[in-house]
Amino acid sequence: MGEQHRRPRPAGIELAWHVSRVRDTQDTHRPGPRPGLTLERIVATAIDLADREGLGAVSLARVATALGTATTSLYRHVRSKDDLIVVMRDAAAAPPPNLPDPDPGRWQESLAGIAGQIYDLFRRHPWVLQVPAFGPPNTPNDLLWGEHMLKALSQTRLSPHNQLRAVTLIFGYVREQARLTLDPIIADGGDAAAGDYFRFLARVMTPDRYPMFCRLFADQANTESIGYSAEDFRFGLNRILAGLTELDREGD
Amino acid sequence: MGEQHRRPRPAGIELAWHVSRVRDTQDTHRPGPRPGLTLERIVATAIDLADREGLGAVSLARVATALGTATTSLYRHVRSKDDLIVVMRDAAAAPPPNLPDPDPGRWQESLAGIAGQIYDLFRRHPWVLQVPAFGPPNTPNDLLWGEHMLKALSQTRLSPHNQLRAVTLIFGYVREQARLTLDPIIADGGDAAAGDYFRFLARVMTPDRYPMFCRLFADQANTESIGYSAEDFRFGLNRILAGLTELDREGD
DNA sequence: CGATAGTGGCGTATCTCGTACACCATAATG
DNA sequence: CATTATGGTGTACGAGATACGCCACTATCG
Repeated sequence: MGEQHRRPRPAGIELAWHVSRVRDTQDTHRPGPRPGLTLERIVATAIDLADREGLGAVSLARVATALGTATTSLYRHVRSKDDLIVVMRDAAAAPPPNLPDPDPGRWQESLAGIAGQIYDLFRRHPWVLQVPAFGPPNTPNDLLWGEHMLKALSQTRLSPHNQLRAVTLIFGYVREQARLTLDPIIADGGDAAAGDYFRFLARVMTPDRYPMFCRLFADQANTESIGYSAEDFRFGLNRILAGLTELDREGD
Repeated sequence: MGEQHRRPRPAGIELAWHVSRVRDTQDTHRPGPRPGLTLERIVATAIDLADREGLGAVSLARVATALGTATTSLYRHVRSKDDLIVVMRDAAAAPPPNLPDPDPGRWQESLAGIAGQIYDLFRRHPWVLQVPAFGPPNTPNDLLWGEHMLKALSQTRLSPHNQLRAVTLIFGYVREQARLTLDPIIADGGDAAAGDYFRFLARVMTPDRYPMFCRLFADQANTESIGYSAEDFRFGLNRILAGLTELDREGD
């Protein structure tokens, strides 16, 4: 089971990079029967399952059933379930084929646009946020997004090191915002959840321990959800971009 | 198993808030044998296990063994494993008993200090980052940190709504930074992992698809890891604080 | 003081999963 | 045609979550 612990090397990363494919899908066929299964079919089926029922629904048994094959057949194409998850995650992060190059001189807008597109990916594949993953982005498509952000940032006066830092900063912001927002989608799709959330909190948060929160809640219609609107998304992003702009002015 | 999907209400939240305790630990004992197990003992044991071997090592069986009881005994105190995880997560987020009130007039420093303390919690309990959780902070201790940040932010001219947004922004930043950083600790503790990471990437990232990255990697000793130092932590935090300061000047 | 009833711990059983292994059919190469 | 690597499959095992029913214990009430 998804044990992310004490692995010698990020599992499945090589597979995602097509470095150590169990069996490379080439036109020249070596001896043996023609493969009916392909890594691509497996991944597509698994992603479809995850999209509709969440990561918890992705078991090798269910994927195999959906493919009409035996469970253990999958192991001919994937070393372990964790491997599969890594490849799924990367596939779900695929950027649209024709990403326009960032608009020169308007790097903030470019970054904001990229951030929005990444967010949309998370919305389409919320289960990606359920994958316990650590460390910086390390799969091809994730890094393609990073590449794009670097293109925009190259128009600033930030140092290379700071450009890298800015990339991870924005990446992380989008991910966190998605984690915050995609709860209702995951749960049962509806803003009802947000309302419930505040109703529940208002009931259990007592003024003696949470004076600031209680004041906020009572003050006005702050009981509206937080983080669930486009303006909320813009707020944090704009703070970050403003901070980066300040650094750009100083030239570092 | 950790199915975070399609629950009617965040599992175990009530337990963390002591709202619907399976059995409330009161001094007045109702009929029945004296409880040898308590929720506190269970949670402490489970956290200890998770601290040492990661979230994947936390099974009801192992927790029970560590407690010297039968597996199913735990169900008298916890409705499900997911419930237990929620309570564990909250317990691991407990702030130190005597959090000093934020220094008036220096809200940026106060926020930075709080961010650092939250980060330390993640460092002590990296498994918290392995818990698939969505939505805004919703357990007592998480919100206690929020309360503290609100205290600092009340010294700004930000609108209440924006103060809430700022809290989630900082919270998310720390979490993401921890997710980024705590990889080596999770893996096998050592900066070796970071070096491996860049070595691997430098090998698979070709200049045709990743020109910016390749230029950065070749340029200088940028091959140093990213995100793993105190300065890296400070970078993103300072960008966010700068962005908030700008908003404070404008008074919104 | 003894009956009652709610309660906590436990043994057993079931269902789902990830995965190792051995078997067999297949097809490209010599 | 023989060889041999290869892909799909059936079986098996161990771990894990958890429902269920039993029993022993104790606070209260008659």
